[in-house]
Amino acid sequence: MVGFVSVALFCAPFATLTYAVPGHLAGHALPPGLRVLVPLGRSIRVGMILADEPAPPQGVEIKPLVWPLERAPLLDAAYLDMIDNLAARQMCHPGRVLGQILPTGLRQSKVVFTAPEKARLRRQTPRALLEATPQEATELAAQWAAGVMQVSGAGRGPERALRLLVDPPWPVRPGATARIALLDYLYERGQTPLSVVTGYFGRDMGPVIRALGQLGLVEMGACDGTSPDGEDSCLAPAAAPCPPEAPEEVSDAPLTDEQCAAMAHLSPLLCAPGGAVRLVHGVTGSGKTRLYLELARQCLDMGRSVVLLAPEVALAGHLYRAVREALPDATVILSHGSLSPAAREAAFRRAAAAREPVVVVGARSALFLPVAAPGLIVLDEEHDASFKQEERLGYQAKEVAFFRARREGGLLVLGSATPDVKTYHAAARGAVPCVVLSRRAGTSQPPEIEIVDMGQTVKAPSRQAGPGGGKPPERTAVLAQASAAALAETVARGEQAIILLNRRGYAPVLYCLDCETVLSCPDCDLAYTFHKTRQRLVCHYCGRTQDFPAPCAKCGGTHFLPLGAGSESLAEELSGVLPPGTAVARLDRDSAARPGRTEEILAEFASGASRVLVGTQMLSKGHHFPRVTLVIAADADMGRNLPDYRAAERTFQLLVQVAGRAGRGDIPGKVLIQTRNPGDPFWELVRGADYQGFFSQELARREKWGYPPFSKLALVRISFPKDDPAGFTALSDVGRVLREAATAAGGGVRVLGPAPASLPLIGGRKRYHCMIKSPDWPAIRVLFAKVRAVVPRGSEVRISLDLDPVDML
DNA sequence: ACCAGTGTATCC
DNA sequence: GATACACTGGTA
Ligand SMILES: [Zn+2]
Ligand SMILES: [Zn+2]
Repeated sequence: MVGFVSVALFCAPFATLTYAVPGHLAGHALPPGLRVLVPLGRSIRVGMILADEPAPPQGVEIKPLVWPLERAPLLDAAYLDMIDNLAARQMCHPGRVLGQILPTGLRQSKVVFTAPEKARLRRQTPRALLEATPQEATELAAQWAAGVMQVSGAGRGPERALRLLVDPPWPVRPGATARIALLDYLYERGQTPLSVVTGYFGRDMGPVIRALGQLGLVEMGACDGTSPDGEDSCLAPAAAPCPPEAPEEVSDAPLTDEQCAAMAHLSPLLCAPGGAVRLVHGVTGSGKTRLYLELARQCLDMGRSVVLLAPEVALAGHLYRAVREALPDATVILSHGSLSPAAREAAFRRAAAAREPVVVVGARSALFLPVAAPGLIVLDEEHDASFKQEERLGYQAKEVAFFRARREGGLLVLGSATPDVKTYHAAARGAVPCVVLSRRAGTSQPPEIEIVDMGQTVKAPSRQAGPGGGKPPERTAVLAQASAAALAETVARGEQAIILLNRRGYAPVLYCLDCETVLSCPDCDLAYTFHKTRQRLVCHYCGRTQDFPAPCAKCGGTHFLPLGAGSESLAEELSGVLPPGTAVARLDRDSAARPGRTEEILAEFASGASRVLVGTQMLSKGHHFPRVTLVIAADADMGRNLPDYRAAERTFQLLVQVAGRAGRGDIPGKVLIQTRNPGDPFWELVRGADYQGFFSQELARREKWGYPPFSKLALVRISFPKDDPAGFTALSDVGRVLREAATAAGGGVRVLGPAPASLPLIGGRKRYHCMIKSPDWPAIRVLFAKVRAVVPRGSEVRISLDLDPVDML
């Protein structure tokens, strides 16, 4: 043995383990960033070399690694530092991070080596390499070094299926219930793909299947013909139709004065050693994309790569086309979550192997393409929530991008018309200098925004209802009369309209018709949600509850309205407003269930096949419909008052963004914002797209109530099976331990809750959460580390930490 | 004595 | 995640 390396495993147990370099690989470079096959127990796994290990750990047998999977490292030192950083933030092994961000093909140990032998190619399995004699291994190592020994993925091959070889009665003992169940199942269904079998019985069937195979009762073979499920491989989504064109047309026109000034500020920062961050605060239509492309061109000229990120796949596609057009000679790599595994792997490998600077364009995950030392990273629409990955490995792309820019010496550009309040706060403090584009670049006119008073739309519920009464009115209309009239006119003119709604399916927020505010928690300044079954109002931040019905705590009023009510009957309402036969398209979470379906609906609408599109926020994201001249934000009040401290910020961003997109073209657009409280100064700020005004108002509120950026927020999520008696014990333990730890930590760390989650039951599991407010992140990690220890290992209680939660769900 | 089925500790 | 080993409760 000639030394040791530490290897991070890509699958459980994800640990970083020490392996010896075997003699036959002595002369070969095994640098960090190289993938290797290693033995673990009796199996062979893939991992990544993280470092040379000078002193192996004592007391364990150190095994030699089996074989490298590439000749040159896939990842460089800076990338591995980023992995370490992510692992530290998430308090997990680097291997787990790698297991999440590498394309599947690069994490599989099922590979085949081929090496020439007597004028023929001989296949070598990893196991054969493990068991090779030192002499064979040395010969193969020489072939590997010479490049004549190759490695390839095992190929997915046809899916394997299970087939019966015997007829009943089964030659097994009557007590062997699992075996009998499997045999009966196969008898009934005939040949069945393995994935269907494991899907039906669960993962624990593995040993049973193998035992029956050895007994010769079942056979594992290639699928022939169709599966009895009819579940064939035609499920791949059809190629999505071309989405509507990008809103910001990028021309060759000379830069505006403002754009020139911005370039003068930004271009010296490209490839800045030690990194630099700048906010580009540019109103819609001010030509931010143009700026990005100019910067990208200069960065490539300096010999460094560029990463351009958009919040959504469709937007990344627009950006990709713009880059191809503006920089026709550059190598451009598109990467996002909707690519096939093979395409993702190809993009990853291209980025890793690139010798010339490249441009990477994509959504969030494209940030993890291993391009060497990008000199420019752009996050367009930096305020967008989708830059934070929620599930599995949680990360905030903005933070990761910042890390990369600093570590590898690049400029990070955060672009938005309506920046994240936290980003703008950093800009206002001078921590992130800001470049402003305040004028529209083209000739297009901003749309007209009108605030529509909904106050008269609902007949107020009978005033004689005594205290404690407060029944909601029988029927509420979604559209105010003025909106309905505008809609009818628009359609009559042959133009199109969009009606924006909020997401449904949560417990409602109640609006007091007497004082025109929502019922809210006095400790958190957060809307209560009404839980009908418990007849209570609940604050999802601190868990405070209040009986309901009861008079309004602020004004004593007894007339309430659930926000967002009535949208179920919108279709009916529309049919009363629109001429008979007018086509109305719908876009919501359900209709967008299938990948590609969203784009289909949008393309159909863009083609003019339907006149009115009813949908949620996903509409706002950069889709452009030139024939849409009317946008109605139907329940803006609901968005403004959602139980989330960022509700106002999100609503401001959404509405300003929508307004910027309406009716671009020769026809001026109109945006109608419906509210029951037109006197709220917030709406005037939206109407004027007055970001500064909104920012100072919102910042004051955040400071008063101790929300970010004046504190760090984290959510400890706890879930357990709904009839697990250990669940509630664990829940109260978690709350108690968190509180104790917070008191011990001092320094203003506060714990709220536990409170039930907004979706209190998912998949038979009850869900709760505790919120932590802290002056800094480390204190939160310390608390979480303590509380994680109180949940017994192997229990059904699951606990996770969400830093700066975007969605409380 | 033996085995099927299940639970659980370990893997450099 | 895969595997081996230890344990349980049943059959022969
Ligand atoms: Zn009131
Ligand atoms: Zn509260």
